[in-house]
Amino acid sequence: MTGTNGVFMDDRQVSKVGSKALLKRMNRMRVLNTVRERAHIGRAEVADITGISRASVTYLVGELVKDGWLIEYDKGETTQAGGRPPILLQFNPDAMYAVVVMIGSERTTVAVGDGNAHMRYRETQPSVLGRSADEVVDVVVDMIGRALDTSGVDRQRVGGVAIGVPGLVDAHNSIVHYSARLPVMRDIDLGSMIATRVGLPVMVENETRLIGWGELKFGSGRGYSPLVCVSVTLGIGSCIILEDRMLSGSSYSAGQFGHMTIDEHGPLCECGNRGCWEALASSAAVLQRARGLDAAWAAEPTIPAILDAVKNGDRQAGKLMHETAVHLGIGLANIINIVNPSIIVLHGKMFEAGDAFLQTIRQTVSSRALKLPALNTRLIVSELGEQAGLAGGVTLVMRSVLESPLEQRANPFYV
Amino acid sequence: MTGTNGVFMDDRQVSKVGSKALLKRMNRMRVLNTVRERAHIGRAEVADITGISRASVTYLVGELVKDGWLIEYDKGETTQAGGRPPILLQFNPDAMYAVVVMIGSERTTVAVGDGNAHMRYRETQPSVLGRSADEVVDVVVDMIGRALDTSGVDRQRVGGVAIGVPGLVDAHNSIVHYSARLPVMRDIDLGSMIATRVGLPVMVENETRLIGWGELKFGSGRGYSPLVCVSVTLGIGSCIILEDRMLSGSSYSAGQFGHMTIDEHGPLCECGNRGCWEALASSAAVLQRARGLDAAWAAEPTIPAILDAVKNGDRQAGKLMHETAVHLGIGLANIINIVNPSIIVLHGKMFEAGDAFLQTIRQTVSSRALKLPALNTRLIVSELGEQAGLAGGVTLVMRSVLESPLEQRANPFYV
DNA sequence: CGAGGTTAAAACAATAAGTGAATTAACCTC
DNA sequence: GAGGTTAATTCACTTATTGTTTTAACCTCG
Repeated sequence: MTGTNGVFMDDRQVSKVGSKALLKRMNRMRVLNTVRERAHIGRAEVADITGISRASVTYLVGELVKDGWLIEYDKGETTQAGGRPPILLQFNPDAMYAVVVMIGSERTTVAVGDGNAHMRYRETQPSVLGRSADEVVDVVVDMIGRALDTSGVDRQRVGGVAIGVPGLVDAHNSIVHYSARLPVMRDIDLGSMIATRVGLPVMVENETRLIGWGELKFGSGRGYSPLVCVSVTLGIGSCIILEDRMLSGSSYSAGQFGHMTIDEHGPLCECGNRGCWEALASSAAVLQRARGLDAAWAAEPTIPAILDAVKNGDRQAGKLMHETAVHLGIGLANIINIVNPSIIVLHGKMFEAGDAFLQTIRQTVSSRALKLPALNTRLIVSELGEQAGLAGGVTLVMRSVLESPLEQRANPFYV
Repeated sequence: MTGTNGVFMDDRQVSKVGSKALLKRMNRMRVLNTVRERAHIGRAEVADITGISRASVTYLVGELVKDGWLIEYDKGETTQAGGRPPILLQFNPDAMYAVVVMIGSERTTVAVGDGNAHMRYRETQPSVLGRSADEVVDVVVDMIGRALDTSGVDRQRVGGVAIGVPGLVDAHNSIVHYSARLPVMRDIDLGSMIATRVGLPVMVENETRLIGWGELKFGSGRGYSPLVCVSVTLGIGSCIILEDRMLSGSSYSAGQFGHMTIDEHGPLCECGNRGCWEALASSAAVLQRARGLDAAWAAEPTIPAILDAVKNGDRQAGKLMHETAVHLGIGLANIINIVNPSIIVLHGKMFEAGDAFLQTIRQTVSSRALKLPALNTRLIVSELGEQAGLAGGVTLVMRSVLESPLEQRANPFYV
């Protein structure tokens, strides 16, 4: 369509011809993001940080204030040796709201969040597993409607809907191509199906990628690049974000380390291959192996039950989790060697297994990864937890509103 | 220095503030590259392809012609139903020359190439292995001097020197941080050392990354993105290029798949880890294993000797190469799963082992990689061979000349 | 308390890149 | 050679950025 393959989520911008509109969008975003990241900041400092001239910053900030994205929240606090105090700027979280839907294999969640990813509303329903695609759409549309009606936010200010789905998603066209967990989602144009019924722009993205966005913009990965986010649940999902761009690949599966072989002779994986990371270190793998053990918690094992057993000093459980930590470490070492990220954010219940578990992971990483990249990679556990995906949805919606061509968008805020 | 980590080789551009100069550089490059890629093209078609207006294209092409980058090589050949024929444009390979140096562990090569990466001069010397850093600089400076003197190209038209080194290179600052093959190269500011003595801009880059650039711009990978280039020699080098940007990582080691674990219980690697791809599938690994065999060619094995043995039906050699192909395939499958590239270019003598060898690789890949990304990935053997690195050097020099701010550069061509 | 200093923000005029519309150039066919 | 067609150029216009100047708002010190 555009000629070059869509590799980044936002390659429209980069590969588009350089027009004055593009220039302005770039600088506008730059100013807005600078204020968002370092709040309590005046125009002059924004100019210094961004490198944009003071005159342009004044102009752009003026527009952003007029449109409601920024607020001049305080006049005060002079700097240094006297001089006029800056007019302090702040991102206005109420400029825009986003509806975020997470269609998981364990539950369905809909939330409404403001620009700071604070959720004003939330509803959780059982998983849609087993339903048809149309039924899934019905459920989601229903939940979105209820969210819009009862959350109390001004519908005019809702910038759009972001939907997270486990599986292969063409985020450009909002199409779900394939999902191992939700098999009915096969080449489904989820975006259009929902957009026509809720009357809002709809974006669809892979679940783990939403989590990655959340961690990058609101979580412990704030500002790092390249960022790798690894989410361990039944499978292992992951993504790579580079300078605010999601690495997408030629068919939407870049950054997925789950099916990386780390043991060529290892156990068979769902995908047909042997020794995938996911077959050795996911929750599913742990549960699978637990079932083969002889213990009370092993009859119908759950991750929390196993973690409990570890806490109570159960030898078998301890060994199981130790081995899992080693396998996680091997995969993480690979990520470090291959991607050389500045941060890896670890996501999922399993990382609440305690210090010993993390210790084993870290030891494995530092013994198996190359020294230099290992030293340069922060390995941290998500603080956002379940919130990450929702926050990521807010990010997507906000970007889409901000980056859509100015002309095309009747400015909905403070007109 | 720039605030954000240098992730792409050319992030100056992307992260820099949007100025009119940037805009012009972008469009200029776009026009130039369009003409380079689809030669025999008129201004109107360039405008259609790039999306830039006809007026701007006229202006930009005019400037590029004036500066000597493009030539109006023919007036003829009208299109369709009459009408003025376009003035056909062509990239002018003589607009700029580049000196390219490859400091390998087996030899040192210096070449002078034109804008089409045709080499006008070449000299090869034995490897600098064992020499001190200063001696290496002496050798290189000497060779560059001879190249400039005897190649016959106008020194005014030499845009710079590109140097390829096996190892960890900070291409931004032209510093070689570490090299397993040339251990004296440790935190050496090779760029400055050579630049001051030859009086030309000098760029330093990792050997495999130069090969990748060559394949992308002049080889079989032309225009593909994302492109992965894998070079199998004693070790395994590799790189990832995305939309004309080299993936660099937070400490210059992104895209290196050599030390990716594919067998956690595998043999010990030089790096201290177990089962690295490089420890299982590189030439060194093959030679190592060959030495353990009982055959005439196994006493002092070389890759050509082993390949010969295979051709002559030697069972042991056949098995050895088959297993190597499988290991190569496993690593390539990982690359496909992780990066989801649209092409992987295979580089190195080993890929001349014949159809059976490649067949085994392909079979392994298609049985072990995920179906969709595997279908979307072309797996091809380099046509450029030894030339690739040299061509890549030309690319780097040309980019640096074209992308340097217009004001700063006294235009050396056709003034 | 007011003059002089300092910094921030706004206003203004200048610059320059991209673009649409109009014009000119170069070819075709009938 | 008239009318049609497409390419390239020219020109007037728009607009984003910028350097400079001006105004605003604070400080300190005598």
